[in-house]
Amino acid sequence: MERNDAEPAKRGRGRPPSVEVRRRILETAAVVLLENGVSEVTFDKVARRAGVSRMTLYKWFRSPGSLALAAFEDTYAHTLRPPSSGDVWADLRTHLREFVANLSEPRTGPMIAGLLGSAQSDPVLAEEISATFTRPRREGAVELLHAGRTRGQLPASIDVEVLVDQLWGACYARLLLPEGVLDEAFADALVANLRATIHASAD
Amino acid sequence: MERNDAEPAKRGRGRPPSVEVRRRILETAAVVLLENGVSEVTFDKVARRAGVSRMTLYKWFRSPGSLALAAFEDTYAHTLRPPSSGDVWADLRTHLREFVANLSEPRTGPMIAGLLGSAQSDPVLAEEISATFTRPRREGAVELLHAGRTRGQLPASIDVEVLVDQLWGACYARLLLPEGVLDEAFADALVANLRATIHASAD
Amino acid sequence: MERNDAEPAKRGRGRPPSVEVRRRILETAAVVLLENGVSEVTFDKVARRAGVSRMTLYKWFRSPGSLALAAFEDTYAHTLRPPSSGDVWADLRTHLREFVANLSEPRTGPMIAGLLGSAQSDPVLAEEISATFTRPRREGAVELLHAGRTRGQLPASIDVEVLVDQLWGACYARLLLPEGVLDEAFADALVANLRATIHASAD
Amino acid sequence: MERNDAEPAKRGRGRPPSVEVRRRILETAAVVLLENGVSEVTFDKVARRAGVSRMTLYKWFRSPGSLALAAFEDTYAHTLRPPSSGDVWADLRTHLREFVANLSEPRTGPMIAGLLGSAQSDPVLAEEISATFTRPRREGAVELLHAGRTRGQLPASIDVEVLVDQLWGACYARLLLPEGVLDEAFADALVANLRATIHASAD
DNA sequence: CTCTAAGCGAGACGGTACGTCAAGTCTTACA
DNA sequence: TGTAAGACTTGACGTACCGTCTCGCTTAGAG
Repeated sequence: MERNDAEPAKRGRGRPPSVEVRRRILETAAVVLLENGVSEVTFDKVARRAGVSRMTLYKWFRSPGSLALAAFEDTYAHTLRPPSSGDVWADLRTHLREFVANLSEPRTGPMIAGLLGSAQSDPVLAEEISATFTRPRREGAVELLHAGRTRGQLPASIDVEVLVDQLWGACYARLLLPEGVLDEAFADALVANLRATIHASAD
Repeated sequence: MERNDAEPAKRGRGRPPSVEVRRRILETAAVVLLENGVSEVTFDKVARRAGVSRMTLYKWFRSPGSLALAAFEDTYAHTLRPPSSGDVWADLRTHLREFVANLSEPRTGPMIAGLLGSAQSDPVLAEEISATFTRPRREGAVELLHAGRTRGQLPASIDVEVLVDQLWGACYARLLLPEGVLDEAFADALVANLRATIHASAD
Repeated sequence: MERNDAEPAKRGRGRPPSVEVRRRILETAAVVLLENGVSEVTFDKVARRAGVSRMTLYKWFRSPGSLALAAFEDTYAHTLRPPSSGDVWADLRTHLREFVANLSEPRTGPMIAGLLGSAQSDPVLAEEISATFTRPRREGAVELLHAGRTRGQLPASIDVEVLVDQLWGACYARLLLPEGVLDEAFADALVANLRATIHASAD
Repeated sequence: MERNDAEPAKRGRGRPPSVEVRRRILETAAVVLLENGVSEVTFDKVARRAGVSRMTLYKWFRSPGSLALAAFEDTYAHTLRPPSSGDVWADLRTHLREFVANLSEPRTGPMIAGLLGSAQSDPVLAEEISATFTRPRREGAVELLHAGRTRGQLPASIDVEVLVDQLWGACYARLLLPEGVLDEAFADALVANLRATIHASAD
């Protein structure tokens, strides 16, 4: 998100960036994000409310969306990566429940939806979100499913990459599309549906 | 999308809206939409390029997003609702392919993504999109799957509403999330995955 | 003010103008004039509040200012032309007091000021105001002073036309310029000043 | 007129206002003022013709009227405060002639009339005009007449404040009311009338 | 008793201006 | 050199009027 990721402060010359300033910026942005949503996280507003110069924001953040993302990460993102038990069904349930809990939480849900919405017209933001959120998530999911397949709990012929979209992607769809509710029951139903098909002909 | 949906023109009173003007508006908006994406479909720009008063736009369209949606519908939306054969697998394949074709078409894909993106910060737009797009689609899908289940091709215990998100929703996810490709192969893979699980235990 | 002053209704053809409509227009305009001042008497507002088509207003009134003037005349203008006693000093005092009372009345004063203000950028309105207000007033004043001069109460060498501006005009100045109060005391002071000079050298 | 009158620029912080921009604004406004009158001095028009952002105008000027006033001051206002000789009659004549010359000049006359007209519906503008124009004028006039009275040229009982309106105010009346001509002859006539009354009974 | 011109309500449309908000860029001074 | 403060541009939004232009209904006197 931030711009200076690579620059290592270039030999202590000049006035050093103020941590205090950065903190105030992110805190303010987080508040605005919470109160009014992504679309209200503007450089203008945050600068004014944080008592900070707009120039400073331009220096550290590429765009308002990027700022919002940084604030979100800084304040609301908590990825409590649940442990894997060895049983795909149990793991799936746990992971999806935790995932859905995040997406459907009244505070963070709309934020994530908003961020993904903004990303539709800002490829860079999309990439930033992908790097910090969706990609890691997907990798974890792939790993989980892969293990399940290896262990024989999932059919060998299954396409794991696609299955990820059929589980986690389905949740994103419920989050981003107007109709349909996203709750833990949905997470359970996803798993149930998968099991239902697998055990169907077994009966 | 348009504002006057409900009013039945109240018995010929007043000067009738100019079809010519309306046409120019939608055409221009469609062009802008194609060239620059949803976020560039602004009242200002469309009015200027269509040689139409901005006021007229405000009269007929609630917001730029709404205008973009109307233009999209008017010009790019073609729902060729494929026929149902009686075989779920064939039907699923056909429907999903047609669906994916729409979403992944280089012209319409980004438009839909952009519209859904805007809808994240405009509930009314979300509802409009739902009414004209996603809801009908979902209803068709539900129907299709329901038939399949009734016919016994899908396990009786399956949750159809959820399965829709696991198939069509997965496509939306691929469309809206940064990583992952959306093509007809993906559509096929979705169906294949489903079949794989169902036939898995049969072996 | 009204447009059709000259046209003699062209041989009774067609539907006659509705008195009811005209009444509603003028009443509404008068209310707006009272509540918000001349600058708020707009065709739009009056038409809406009177439940009348804007077209009708355009038909009968040349401009919003003109409408305001008509409403003012219709509702607030009362010229109680005081009688002449034969003594200039008494008459002057009476006339000026009555005049000032009109101009300084909290309701009508600002209206007149506003109308004269609008007239600065609308010559036609200026002429309309002149015809119905200022010119008659001036003529009465000239007559009064003329009589006084003939009777020998005012020096023969005095320029009556100019003196009118020094008395009535002074009141207009107080009305239209930011500084200076306009009240009956001012009217008296005007007369007193005039007498003071005349009797000065007599001492 | 300008907004920042009071703020003492707060010790060199921030980018200083561009003199060039300010010059272009006032020049353009002055031209529009000359060509089309006060009512055409609009933020839109001036911004466009000056090649300046409308925002900048909003920053420095409270209202179009205020801008017009500033332009007027900047370009057309020349107060050549004539010297006082010691003789009221001579001074009065000189001052009033100079005053009338200003008001009746084909360029500035209508401007002043227009400004005073706008002020009728804009109290703040009224105050601004008062501060820069009418009040100073009035003070000079009062002083002049006061001196005359002290010197015995005017009757001791005269109300100087009122007399100002009978002389200068009369000129304003001629300027602002439709009927009546305003020229130097009028100025002379004002003085003549005053002298006529004073010397009337002396004969 | 119809014809017809005008009055009228309703509303579309173009145009101009206002006032606001935000994104960006640039410039100056200070720590 | 980072930061604060602010000027300026650009462009969009939304509102308010103005003035003009259809429509179609209504009304009353002329034929």
